[in-house]
Amino acid sequence: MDEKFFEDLEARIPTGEVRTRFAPSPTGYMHVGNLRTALYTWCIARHYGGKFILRIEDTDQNRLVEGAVDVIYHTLADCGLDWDEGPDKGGPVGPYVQTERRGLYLPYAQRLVERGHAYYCFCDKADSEEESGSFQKAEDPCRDLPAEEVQRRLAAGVPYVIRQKIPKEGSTTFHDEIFGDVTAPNKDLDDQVLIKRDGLPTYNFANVIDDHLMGITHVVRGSEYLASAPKYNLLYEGFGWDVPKYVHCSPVMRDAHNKMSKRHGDPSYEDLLERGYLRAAIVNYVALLGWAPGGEREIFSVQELAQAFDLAGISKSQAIFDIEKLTYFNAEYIRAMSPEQFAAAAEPYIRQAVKDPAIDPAAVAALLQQRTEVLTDIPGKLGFFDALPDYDTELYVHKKSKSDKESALVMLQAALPVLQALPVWDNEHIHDALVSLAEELQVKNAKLMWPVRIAVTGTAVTPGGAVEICSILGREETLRRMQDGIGRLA
RNA sequence: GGCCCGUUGGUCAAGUGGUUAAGACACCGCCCUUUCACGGCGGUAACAUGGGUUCGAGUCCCGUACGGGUCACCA
Repeated sequence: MDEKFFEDLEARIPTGEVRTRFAPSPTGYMHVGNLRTALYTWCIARHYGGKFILRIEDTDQNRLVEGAVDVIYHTLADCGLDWDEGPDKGGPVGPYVQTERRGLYLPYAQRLVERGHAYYCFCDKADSEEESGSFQKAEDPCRDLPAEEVQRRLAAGVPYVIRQKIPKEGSTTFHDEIFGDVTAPNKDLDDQVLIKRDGLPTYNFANVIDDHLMGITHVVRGSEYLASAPKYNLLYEGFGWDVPKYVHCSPVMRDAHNKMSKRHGDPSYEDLLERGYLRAAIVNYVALLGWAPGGEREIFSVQELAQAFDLAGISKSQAIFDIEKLTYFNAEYIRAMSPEQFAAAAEPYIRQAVKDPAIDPAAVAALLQQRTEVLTDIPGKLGFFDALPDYDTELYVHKKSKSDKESALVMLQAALPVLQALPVWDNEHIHDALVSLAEELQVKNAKLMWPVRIAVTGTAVTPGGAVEICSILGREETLRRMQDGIGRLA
């Protein structure tokens, strides 16, 4: 490969701006941890007015999942993490899918061989598989093969991989923005494979090449790569390239011992949406799992996160995903919605439980907004709208309201004609009429309201009070249910 | 097992040698109240551990324990 090949490529590398990349492998869904990495990566780019790049790492041909790239696109777009360059929109250093860049890696690996930082390895795959499992680092017989022998085998078409040639002496220090300097003795670093037998690069190699050629300034990734990071430095050194800033993030855990995982039944981003969580709440919560803005504020939109983002706030230790706190964030976001927004979001869930077309979902939504943590909770709260449950009259007994079955009967009998005679059927009129009645009867409001609500809903815990529910149910249904209550008590 | 990394209440976390060791979630209590929520007020609860260094250590150093990562032709 001549010099010009490399010169042409490297001449296209953008400079003078912060460039970050999210580089997922397409596995079919977005874990919470992945989402968080994407978010931090995006935040850095946006915080510094740089570019956020999407790159698909599909060099493992055995693990490709149909449609997985679309999941990535949708999730990022959904969360407001817009990308400037990527497989779908190109960019100055494309393509942005590694298998489409396959022609680039081998020449670079060969260049490394020429410079003495890598070597051809002809060992049989089976041999290396035998070794794995043992912790012994085996000496590779190909490492010091004479050049003529290498040429002979290549010419003969012997299958090979290209391995990095790690110096046997000395140590390598690597700098991470979160963890600081990490030094590893070279003898502990293994001669990792750069180019696989199928000609495709390994993750370890493709990353270095692509991050360089794409002008990436900040590499954000999971801390599982921290231990091998010194090897990347050696690669950069071998090429004579500047090392980007590294930001390794500790994993999101399900408990003290295990990472979040589908296998353990932990929810992915999609699962959380299905469970009724709002995207903005998920993003906000996930951002704070492992990153702290410093002040006491916790609620941030994505844009605000980008503005506030600071590498110094990223935690070194792993964080446990707490669905209860996510739920709190979700409730906060729900309460912050306008009534119209909430009604729109809640309507499908309301309609799951309330089939009666006479019931106004927006009115029901108004009752629910302050009482809903997760949208999927909604249907369970509305059972009594379509049909009065067959309830026990013991429900009329309520100490705090000074209600018992005898007084309840009296109250219902008194309220019935009042409601029947109301000129206008709305919250205000129902409320005023009942309050006046209570005053007239010289009882506390509660003593009247409690039996009305029980009669009308057959349920002790309801969204909203008696007045609101009567109003939504309509006069006819309200009176019918009160009659029913009187019947049960009489 | 070697190497690397981490460790502040149950959880997320602030804290960068001198604090009564923030705040949030969860939990408990009180208030508000026609239930439940919301809201308000208050409460329980933490620096893994042992040695140093220092006038003084959650903050610095070393050991130990515990936890995580890594040691693939997976990413």
